[in-house]
Amino acid sequence: LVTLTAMLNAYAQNGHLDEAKFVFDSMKERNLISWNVMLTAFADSGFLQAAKDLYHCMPEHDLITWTAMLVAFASDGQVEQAKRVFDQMDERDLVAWNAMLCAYADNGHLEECKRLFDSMKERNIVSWTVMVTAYSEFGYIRDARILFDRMKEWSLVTWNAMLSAYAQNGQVLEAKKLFDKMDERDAVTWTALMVVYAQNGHLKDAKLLFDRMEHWNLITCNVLLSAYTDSGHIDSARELLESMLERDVVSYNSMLCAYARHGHLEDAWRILELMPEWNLITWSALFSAYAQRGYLEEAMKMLYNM
RNA sequence: CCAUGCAUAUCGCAGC
Repeated sequence: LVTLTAMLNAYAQNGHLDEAKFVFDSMKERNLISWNVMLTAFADSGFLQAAKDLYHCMPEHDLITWTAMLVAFASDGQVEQAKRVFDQMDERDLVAWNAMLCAYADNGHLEECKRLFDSMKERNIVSWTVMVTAYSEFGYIRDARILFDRMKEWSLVTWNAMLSAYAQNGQVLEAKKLFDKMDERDAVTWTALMVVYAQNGHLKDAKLLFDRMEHWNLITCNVLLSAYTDSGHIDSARELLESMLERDVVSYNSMLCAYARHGHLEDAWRILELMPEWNLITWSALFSAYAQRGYLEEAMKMLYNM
């Protein structure tokens, strides 16, 4: 049972929902954990209704079930529902409180978020980090920093969150200063710094950083890729894309968008045909490129074919 | 010491 559940979870984590479902359905016995894993898998893939259905089929619920549902509602934008789940829970631990904090923060309810945070009798690093992120996402970088400085202990995620706050606000110097103070760094750290360089016209520095980095992954490459496309270095972008070990829809979208913007519509289509999957961004990138160049008919034809 | 729930990085358009 433990092994199967672990497998189920592995599938779920990697986005293989169908396989996860298959494993779940073929399990002869299940415990609360297996049910919870399946519920989370549905929720993470955006199938809120499936998650709700499963919830009602489950023989029992626990704190984890409730929290998972809370998060599912929140990521669907249903804060009210999330709050209802929260209120109806028999017991709440810190994770549940933090999840509710996030629910408010991610859905634009900064006031509620602050109120909840202030009412918490117990807080941990995650609670504080959620608040740092919340403030920064509403543009209150100073307040985010004040909170950051008031913390008694920090995790790498906390540091990264503060760094991203500066990055998202284009505060290159502050970002670099914070980066230099960090004694532990991971791929997120490096990528965040690269973003601030790339988005403020320091392409050279971004590339330099990329070459000096200690951790890379797909996202890192995507950041450099869009640094190239944003600055019009299409050839460098293409070279990078071709040399990448793995690519995802984001990588292709950046490239496609660059081609489309520069009027290389055939190249854009070539990318489109290369892509294993498309999303909304893919189509709107193509569509707006057509529309902005006055090819309304082409654009409309595309809409039909989607 | 790890089978399940909470925080951090990347792509388009429009809005604020």
